[in-house]
Order: sequence, then C-alpha cells, then structure tokens
Amino acid sequence: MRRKVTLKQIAKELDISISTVSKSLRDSHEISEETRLKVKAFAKLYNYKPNNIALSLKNKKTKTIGIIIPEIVHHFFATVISGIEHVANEFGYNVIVTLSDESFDKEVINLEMLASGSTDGFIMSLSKETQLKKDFHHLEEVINQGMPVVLFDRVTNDVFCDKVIIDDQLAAYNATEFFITNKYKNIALITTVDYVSVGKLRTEGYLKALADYDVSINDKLIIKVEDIDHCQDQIIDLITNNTIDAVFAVNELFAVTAIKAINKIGLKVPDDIAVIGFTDGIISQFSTPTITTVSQNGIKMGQKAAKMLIERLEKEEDDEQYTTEIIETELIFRESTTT
Amino acid sequence: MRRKVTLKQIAKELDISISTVSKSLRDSHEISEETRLKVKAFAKLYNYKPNNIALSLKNKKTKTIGIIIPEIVHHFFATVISGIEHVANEFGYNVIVTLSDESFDKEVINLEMLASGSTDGFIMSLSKETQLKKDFHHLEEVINQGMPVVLFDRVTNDVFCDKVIIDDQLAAYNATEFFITNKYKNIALITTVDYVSVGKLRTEGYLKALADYDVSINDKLIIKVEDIDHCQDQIIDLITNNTIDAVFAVNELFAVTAIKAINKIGLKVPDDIAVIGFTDGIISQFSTPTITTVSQNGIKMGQKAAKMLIERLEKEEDDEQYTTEIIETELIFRESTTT
DNA sequence: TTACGCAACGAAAACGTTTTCGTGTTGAAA
DNA sequence: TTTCAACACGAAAACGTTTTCGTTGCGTAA
Repeated sequence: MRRKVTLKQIAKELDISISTVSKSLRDSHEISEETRLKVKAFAKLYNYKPNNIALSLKNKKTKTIGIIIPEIVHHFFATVISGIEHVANEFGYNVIVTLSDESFDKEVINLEMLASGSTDGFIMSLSKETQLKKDFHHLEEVINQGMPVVLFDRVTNDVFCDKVIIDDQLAAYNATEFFITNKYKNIALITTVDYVSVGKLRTEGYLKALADYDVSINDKLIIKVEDIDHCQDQIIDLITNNTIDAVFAVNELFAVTAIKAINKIGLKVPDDIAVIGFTDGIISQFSTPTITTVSQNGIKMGQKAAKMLIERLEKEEDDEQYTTEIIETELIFRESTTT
Repeated sequence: MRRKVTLKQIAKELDISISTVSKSLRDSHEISEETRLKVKAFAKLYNYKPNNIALSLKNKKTKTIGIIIPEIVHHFFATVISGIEHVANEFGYNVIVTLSDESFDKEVINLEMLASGSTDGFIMSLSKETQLKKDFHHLEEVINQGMPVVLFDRVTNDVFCDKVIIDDQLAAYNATEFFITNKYKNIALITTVDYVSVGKLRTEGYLKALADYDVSINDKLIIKVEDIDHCQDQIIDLITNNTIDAVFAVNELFAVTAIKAINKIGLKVPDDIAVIGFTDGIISQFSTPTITTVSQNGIKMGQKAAKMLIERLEKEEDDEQYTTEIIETELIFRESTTT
C-alpha cells in the first residue's frame, strides 16, 4: 500500500527543504532549473497531489458548495443538482449534498454542520416544515457569518440573499388562461396546502386568471391536498360530483393521479376532460396520455443558482445587492390537451 | 458581519492559552471548574464551532464519502444517493456527489480530485465508457493508497473491493421464467449493448431461462439498443415482423417505449402482448398501464453500500477480505401482465 | 527543611500547504 | 580587494485544531 506522498517526504528524500519543493512544483523562478526539474520528476514519479484539506485550511476556501434540499428522489430536485454540479465542476468546485427530508431540524443541523468550515456557500430549497414555521434564524446566522446563500424554488421573502425561482403565479396564470381561451369553463384546481410557497403562488395564478376573464370561482373545484396517499379519492369525489372539463394540477403527481381518476370513472383525457400539470418530469413525458405541462427547467435553475453563488464567492468585496433571478417557464403541449 | 470565532480569539479575549480553551471545551479534568465554565459560557455566547477543515487535517479524516455516478437525473441513482446519504448522516458523515456523465475521463478526474484529501472513501457506479474500455487503473490507484471503495450496480470483477449488486442474471431469469410458465412462448428481449455489465447479465438470464425450459431462442426477438432515441422504430419493426406475446425489457425506459410501440400498431397490453420491465421507478408506477417490473431497491443498495464503506473506515486494521453483497429483487406485478 | 505530589495551566508539535523574509554564495563592477 | 546585486535556497509563520509534555505554585508528609 503506497500512502499518499507529501511535500515533506519529497523534501526529505531529495535532501532539500520543503519550501524548495513547493516552489519547484509551482514553477517559481527562485529555483534553479536543475532542482526544479528534479523535483518535478520525483513528484510525478510518486504521483504527488497537493492535499486539498491543507489547501483549504491555508486559503480559507474549500472550493465546495453545500446543497440542502428537501429530498433527492424527486425528478425536479435531481435536475437542479445536475445543473449545479456541472457548473460547479466547470469552475473547480465540488458539491456536498444533504437532505432535510422536509424537516426543519434536519435542515438546521445540516446547515450548521456544513457551515463549520466545510463549504464556502450554500444553495438551498426550504423544507416544508421551515416554510410552515417561518423560522429562518439558521439562514440569517450563516449569512451573517459572511457565507453566501442562494435560495431556489422554495424561497422566502424573510431572508435577504440571492434567489432563483420561476414565476409560479404567472405560469399558473398562463396555464389557466390557456384553458379559458380554449372554451374550457369548468376548470378544477388540484393544489397543495397554502404554506408551501410554490403551491400558494400557483393557486393565486389560477384564481387571478379566472378573475381576469370573469370566470366565476367555484371553491368546490379546488382541492388542497394534504396527504398525497389518498388524494385520488378526493379527486374522484370532485369529478363525480361536479361538472368539469379541465383540470390544472400544481405538480406531476397530482396530474397523473387526476388522469387515472378520470379514466377510472370512465371518462377520457383529453376528450372529456383536459389536464395540465406542472413540472416537466418523467411522468409527464411517459404517462399515457403524455401530459401537457408547465416546464420548470431544473437544470437551468441549478446552473443559474451555481453561477450566482460562485460569482459572489469569487469577488472579494461583498456588495449587499441581492438579486432574484426568474427562470422562464413555458407550456409544453402534449396529449392531455387539445387545441 | 460576525465572522466565525476561533480558539485563538477566545484565548486572547479571556487572556488564557489556546490549550486551556480547547481543554475546557472538551471537559478536560486538567482545568479548574471556574475556567472551564467561563470558557464554555464565552464559547456559547459567541457560538463557537470547531472548524471542520482543521479537524480533518489534524485527524487525517474528513468524515466525508465521495460518490461518483454516471448521472443523477435517473430515478435509480437518485434512490441510491438517498440511501447513502441517510446512513452517512446517521454516522456523522457527509457525502460529496460528482457525476461522470458516462465519461471515463470525467470519472478519473473526479476520482483523483476527491482522492486528494477530500474524502475518506468512495461509493461508485462505473460509467459506460469505463466499462467499455475496461480500464480501472484509477480505481486500483486509490485503493492502493488505502482508500476504501465500494462499487454498486455497475461493477467489475477486475478490481478487488467491496461491491453491492443485485443478481441481475437471476432476476432476468425469474422474469423470463414467469412468462414461460404462464404459457408465453414468443418472448422478445429489449436489452442494451453487451459492454454494459448489467445489460449483459440480464440478457444471459433471459437466455438461460429459455434454454432451461427448452424454449427455442430466436435472435430476431432480441434487440440490443445502442441509441435510445430511435429504439422505438426498432421495437415497432420487431413487433410487426414477428409473432410476439411477451416483451422483457431490461429497463423502464425500454419497457414504456415498448408499450407505446405496441399501442401504436393497434395491439393491447397485456391482452395481446404482456410486458415486464426492470427497475421499479416512477415510470413503472405511473405509466398506463402500470408496468410489472423487477424491483431493484436503490435505497437498500445505497444503505448497504454506505454501511460497508463506513464499517471499513471505522475499523483500524484493514483486512483484505472483500465481500460482494447481493440485494434481493422481486417481481412486482402490475397491469402490464396477466396471470 | 526537604522532597514530593498534585492541581492548573502553557508551550509546542503535528497535520500539509504557501509565502514572506532572510541568508549564504557567486560573480562582476569599482 | 571591496562592494553589491543576483541567484538559489532555507527557516518560519500562518491556517485551526488536539494532545503531549513541561512548568509553576502550593500544600503536605517525612
């Protein structure tokens, strides 16, 4: 077993000082060509690589980005990580990923853990519990210590930092508007409980579109799903007891569940009821029928978030000008709607 | 902006030595209760947290696990990461995730990057290109340096280390056997090119089952997909030009594509042709019809891999006894088959 | 009084780098 | 011969810890 070789060992072996070795490897002009080449050859032979940890300690920079997300087994979050990782890699950064599992406590613990020197900054999406509690002391703490934070998707107005989001309200508005202008009038909404920020915004977009086009709002057509496991029953209830010609769902899962519910009671998508979902993930692409959906480009969100963070990390003077980047969405038309 | 406080600063502030501060915080009996409490109060007030980097350097342990996988926007890999992360978290480890994008070079670069002190060990699944080239020097190198490596799913016999896999051949055998014993005789196989280890094993399982049950093997019923983008045409060709009553696909994507192809030419699943896929992911659960599939428990694989790695990390004497853990699979019956 | 033990603390090394600031040697100019 | 610059290299500090090994002062037993 050949352990990793250090500067000290090379120095000893060649009977020169550590400084000389270090300078040789960094091509310092202070060192004669002879020693320089000798050291380099030796280093190459023994496959010397500078120790990252020692460098981090010296430079006070880890070249590492901390990611804290609610879960990873979720197409959208996976795409965001992918976007972050690729940009990070390009700029020589690594990413360390932790999961909050939608728990406030785990979010805090992970944040504090990583903030103790492990990372230079954070990219985060808030857990449901955090959004519910509206407690952001942990975030303010690390920001106060000078660590940049970029929030994405599930953000809050209560903390000042860079953010990257989609215009959830507008996207939902556009989807609803599409239904209205195509003569659908009885549009059901399947959404989340209100404390999930994105769910709330999408609900607002839906309501605003209805209002703007003078379509009466019928509370019976709105389901706020608390427990995802038995939402299918709720949806079946909704469809059987009301006249519906369109469904707008605030995520893929709700959309596909709605389609299955519609099929179950013998109706057809899109002929009897049209469906639009949110998040252009695997389900929308491969379900039968494929689902018309609001694309929410996770890759792009991740890339943008990473770029914002790295840019802030690499400039020395820290200005307090935070920006909120909005990633554009678009409706992707598939088989679950007709035009 | 309150920067992070260090032992040195506390020492200076309290006019005592760094050693005394450190010992106080670690409850050393060498320190009088008076100073000890004073220091602890001060540390708490200023929210002192030991610097991880300094600890890593001192202890020669980073408490970090490196994960290198081909891609993350892939349900199976996401579940594995989830499994790893949770176990790692439980044992006080962090995970740093890098993607090879199926490229040999990126795999090597990421491995070397992380091996330079950033992590204590690795959990990896090989890139396609690596499997094609059969070049594993980078792995041997880090293993030789004393860094434990655990391979999962896409492994190789050419490197000696711990592994966690499913019995791909047996799983495929069982799926094929199910078809045969249920009177399906014309069973098509949609698989990958042979250098993808798991694809090859699954193909072998299919062939073995046919042989064991004296079902004649028809090469025309076997598609080896090279380019996923136009595999649907291949499948349609297959179905229209041959008599088929069952399809075994070595992954979800092939399975759902097969179903769509079957529908396209006017046949029904499972009535005309039954379908079994591989990997119990989102697609299998939500496609219409839902897909009978070989479950490949990614969470469990990740958990097992993490446990194996951590166990090896935490025991001092390194025995050279490597084990290969096999995660059991099962057929999950859904709508794409009848019994 | 001496010797010794103990309590309480500090100095310094070590982990592996980089970098600043010497320092000694050589050659050339004065 | 003296002086000075240039050259080639080394010593040491610094990053933030932990830990080993003193060291000091004091009380107690011989």
